[in-house]
Amino acid sequence: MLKSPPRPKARAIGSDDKAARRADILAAARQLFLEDSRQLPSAARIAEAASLAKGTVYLYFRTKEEIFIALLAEDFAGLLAEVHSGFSDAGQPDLLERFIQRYVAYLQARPELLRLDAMAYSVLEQNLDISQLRQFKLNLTEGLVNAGQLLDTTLQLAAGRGTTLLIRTYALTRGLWQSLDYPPNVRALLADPVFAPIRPEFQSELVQSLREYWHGAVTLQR
Amino acid sequence: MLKSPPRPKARAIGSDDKAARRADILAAARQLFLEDSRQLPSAARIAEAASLAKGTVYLYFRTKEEIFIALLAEDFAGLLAEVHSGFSDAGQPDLLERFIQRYVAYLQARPELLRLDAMAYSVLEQNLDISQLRQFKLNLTEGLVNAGQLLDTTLQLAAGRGTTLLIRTYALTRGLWQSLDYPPNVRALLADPVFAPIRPEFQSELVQSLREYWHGAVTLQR
Amino acid sequence: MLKSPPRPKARAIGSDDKAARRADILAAARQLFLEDSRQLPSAARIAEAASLAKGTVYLYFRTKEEIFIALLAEDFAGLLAEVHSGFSDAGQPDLLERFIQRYVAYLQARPELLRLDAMAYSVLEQNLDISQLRQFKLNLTEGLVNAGQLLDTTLQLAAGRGTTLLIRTYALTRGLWQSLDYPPNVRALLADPVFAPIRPEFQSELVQSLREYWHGAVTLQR
Amino acid sequence: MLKSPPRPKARAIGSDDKAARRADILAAARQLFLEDSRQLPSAARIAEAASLAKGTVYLYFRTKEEIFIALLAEDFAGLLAEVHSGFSDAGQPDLLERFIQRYVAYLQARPELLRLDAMAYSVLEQNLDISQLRQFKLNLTEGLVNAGQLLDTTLQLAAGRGTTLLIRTYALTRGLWQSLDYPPNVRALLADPVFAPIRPEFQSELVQSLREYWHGAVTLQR
DNA sequence: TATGAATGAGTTTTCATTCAT
DNA sequence: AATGAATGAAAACTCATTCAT
Repeated sequence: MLKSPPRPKARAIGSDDKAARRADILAAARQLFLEDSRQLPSAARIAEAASLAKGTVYLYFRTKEEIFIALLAEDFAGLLAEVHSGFSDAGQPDLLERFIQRYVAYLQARPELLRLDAMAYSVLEQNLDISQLRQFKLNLTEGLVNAGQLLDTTLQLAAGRGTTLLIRTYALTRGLWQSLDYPPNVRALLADPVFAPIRPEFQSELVQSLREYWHGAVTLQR
Repeated sequence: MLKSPPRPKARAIGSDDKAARRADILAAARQLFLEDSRQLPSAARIAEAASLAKGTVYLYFRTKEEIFIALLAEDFAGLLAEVHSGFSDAGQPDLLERFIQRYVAYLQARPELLRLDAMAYSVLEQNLDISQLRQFKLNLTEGLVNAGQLLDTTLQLAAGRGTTLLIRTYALTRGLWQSLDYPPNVRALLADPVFAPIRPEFQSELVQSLREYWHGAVTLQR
Repeated sequence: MLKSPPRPKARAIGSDDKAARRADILAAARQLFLEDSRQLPSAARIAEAASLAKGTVYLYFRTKEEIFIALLAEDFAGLLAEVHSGFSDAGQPDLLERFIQRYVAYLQARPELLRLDAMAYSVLEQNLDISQLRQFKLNLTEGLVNAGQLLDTTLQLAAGRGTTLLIRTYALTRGLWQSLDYPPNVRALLADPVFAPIRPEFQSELVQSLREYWHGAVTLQR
Repeated sequence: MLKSPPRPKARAIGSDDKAARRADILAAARQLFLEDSRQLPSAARIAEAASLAKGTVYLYFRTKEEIFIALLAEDFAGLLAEVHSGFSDAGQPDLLERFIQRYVAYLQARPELLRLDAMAYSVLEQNLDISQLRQFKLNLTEGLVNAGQLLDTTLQLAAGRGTTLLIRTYALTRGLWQSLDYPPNVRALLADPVFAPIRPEFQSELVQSLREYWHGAVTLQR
């Protein structure tokens, strides 16, 4: 149904304004996704949540997918930053264990990260401009390689090994998440003790898995 | 020009016939998904591929999602059977390594398994009857526990440990797949050497990761 | 979904058997309609309720509409019979008032009659064989004329006047019903005192309206 | 051959334009219904008839039913206005007879009114938002009460009596319509003299019935 | 820049009816 | 006569995106 026209938003002229508006849109999209993470919010809802008209959203993002890939890029960047800072204070004992703890805590605090990632596989690459995809992958690769090199140094790994370990770490994370995260209705269903074996808690499961994996990886390394 | 009226498919009367027709529909759906695994085929296309009328498909499956969950159930059952047979000839040396090889080979031969699984997370649980979902999860749990117990016995693990290891194994698998499987257009994009770090081959990466994980898991076990 | 096959119903061979089976179907349809009178039940549900296969229903009725027109014919016949018996004991005082009371009581006891009739207008004549429609109208006319003649005699009306009065009586009835019968959700809505004017009770409203109408009709008659 | 891309309809920007477009859609729906009044036209056909895209129709109406209830609201408002103006020039002799004549003429000129109303009973309340239904009923009640009060005054009736009489008048009208209005094919069928008793002409039948009813109502009133 | 009206492709599911068995 | 598998037309509605204003 048609709505009565609100007054136009002030125009974003300077590039700061524009960046701010772009950020508004992303924030709105993130918020909406957080509220119902089984479904990517529609462009209309994002616009509404950002108090913008639909058309305006398309001034800042060429497609809906571009919005979510931007969100994902933010998330990955943050995660990699966390990895970075976790390994920066070298010389500490229990470096690995502390890394795991921080990594898991970080994810726990951002429940939408892994959900968005899970949707990304099936949805995001569909309608995305190839050059944007390239840019996304490029950033990702760069961040990964940087963090990997830090690991190489800190943990005295063979060159490139750190990146590999990060990829595998994240793979284990995302896989566990998808295996153990359930929407509320399924969660209710699985309360039955019969399902206990497939219903361990994600966080502790992830911690243990990572310990096992890293232990094996470091051991076999030599 | 008038099309000649298509003649009805022969009727599936006996329960064997019916099972066969059901299998036909599943096969058609699998084939279609294999051809374009970024999108679940529509009910109409499945019917067409199975040379059936649309309505007929709905005689065998109540919803479209039911079709894909059935496919997934088939796949998981097969995978678990593979695990079973891999661990059945106990007393063999290198049991673990041979398990990994067979497991990976099995997956490699069924590229749609992991793709379907990746879509499942976001799509499948949406429009599925709760009791069907329950049945699916029940079968899955049962199969997992059975296989887990075999592992417990064969590898002399603590009770329940086998199931846990299988869940983590599969998590690592699915996570790596989603990190390393790219649609053809992205594949082309990533040919650029810049992307080498995020473009290892899935199969070898999985083998190595599993070796590392299992090594760590078995080591830490004691 | 396909059901497991029950055993075939015993065949109806004699014409008595056949009539009985036909009656079964009608009874099932009536029952179903009674349960939800906003919607004509589907052929499948009628068959199920009559413990017959879908195809069997079509041995007894050529179309779904034929079922409901048969129901309507039954209802009208019953109503006319009531009119008949109401006017048969002539010489009684208050003949008209007693007719009205019986007529209204009869309808009250058969809530599906007027509902079915209301759907009939929009649905029934659509897909009905012309000859069947003719037969239906013929029976209706005959019953109406018969009852009308009884009225003519009993009330000393001009020839044909009784039929006219019956038609108008039924028109008023059906019109009031449609104006005052509400489905439960609307009923709830109309509980608000604002709606009091459009929410009188059907039965008393009908009684009063008929009294007024007949009074006027008899008066103007002279 | 490729169809030339149809150009979008001019945009309705001002609220006048929007009201006009809404009216266009209603007019298209009315026209379509007039052409075949046994069936509510589909949303697609309405859009086509209004030279709009399907989606556009849904910008102006949330559901298909909303369109038809709007039509009905228009019709009722018009009818009530007619009643109003018919009773406004009080002091005239034969006020009642002139009311009846105008009322019947008005209906005669709008054959779709009673047809739409007949469908309304079975279809319209189904998929209609409860608040919209409420609004519709509210308007109806208000109009009815207003006109009823005018009757009370003009004809010196007890308070509220006018509304009651209007409801009954309309009930008689709608009931007679449904008893005497036939689609063309049935009309042909009923040409046979056998059917003469059930085939009086709607208009004259309505006039007579209303005279009788009002005569009785006014008489019994005292 | 911002707006939001217009577009139309796309999909699931129901159900009356037929007819081979 | 009875069955029920097979058919396929039909229809409402959503939503990403465009582009005139």
